[in-house]
Amino acid sequence: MRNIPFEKLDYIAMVLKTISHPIRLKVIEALEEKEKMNVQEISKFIGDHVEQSLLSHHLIKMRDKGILDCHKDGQFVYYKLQLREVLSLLDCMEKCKAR
Amino acid sequence: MRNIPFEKLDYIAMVLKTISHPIRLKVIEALEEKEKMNVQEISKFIGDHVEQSLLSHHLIKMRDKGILDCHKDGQFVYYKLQLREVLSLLDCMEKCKAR
DNA sequence: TTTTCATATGAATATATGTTCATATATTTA
DNA sequence: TAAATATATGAACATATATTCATATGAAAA
Repeated sequence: MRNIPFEKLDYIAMVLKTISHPIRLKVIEALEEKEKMNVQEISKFIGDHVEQSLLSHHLIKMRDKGILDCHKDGQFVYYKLQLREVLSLLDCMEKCKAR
Repeated sequence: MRNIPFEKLDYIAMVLKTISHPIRLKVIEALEEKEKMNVQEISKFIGDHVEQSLLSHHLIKMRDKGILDCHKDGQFVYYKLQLREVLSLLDCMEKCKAR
């Protein structure tokens, strides 16, 4: 019996909601590969078919929600995973038989 | 290196999105406790402060997305977990230190 | 010191989502 | 057969989200 307190349920729901988008999941995959990546590297990783500003919006949302962290280095902005627990979510779901 | 195919990313995103709501997470908790529960039992479990039709909408959405399954027995409708993998998602997130 | 590059911002829009309400349907009980 | 119970449905609404576009900012290079 878990009985997860409501506050924690809210937090879990927020995290799940924040990452539940294919582009964002791909970003997480990218940052598992390589600890820090700048936006262009991420863009290249996910396949370069994603509009510059769209990727930016996604990254910033994930950063605002504490999933990612970033710092500027010269002209580049490097992102990294902040909430590394999301990787185990991927583990779970990857194994998932359904579909 | 995972390199999860795009189709699977879409599916994972869909599942995460479908459960990323505190009420829905609570429903999942309920159905871990007891394999089959009718709507009233679920309602009681999650605390009875949730509008009848609101809970119904949530249940049906989760059923439509393959997270839950249900069957009618007389006047009651019993729901159960269909995609049991969501429990391991809860495992992951419950341990999560952040917040 | 102008141009180019990397990234962010913000408005506009379309679409999706959560919630409430009133009502429908099916089943059981009186 | 009428009333009560369990659940679903669907419209209406408010809010959130994803996407695109045009533009801004700041750093580097020419």
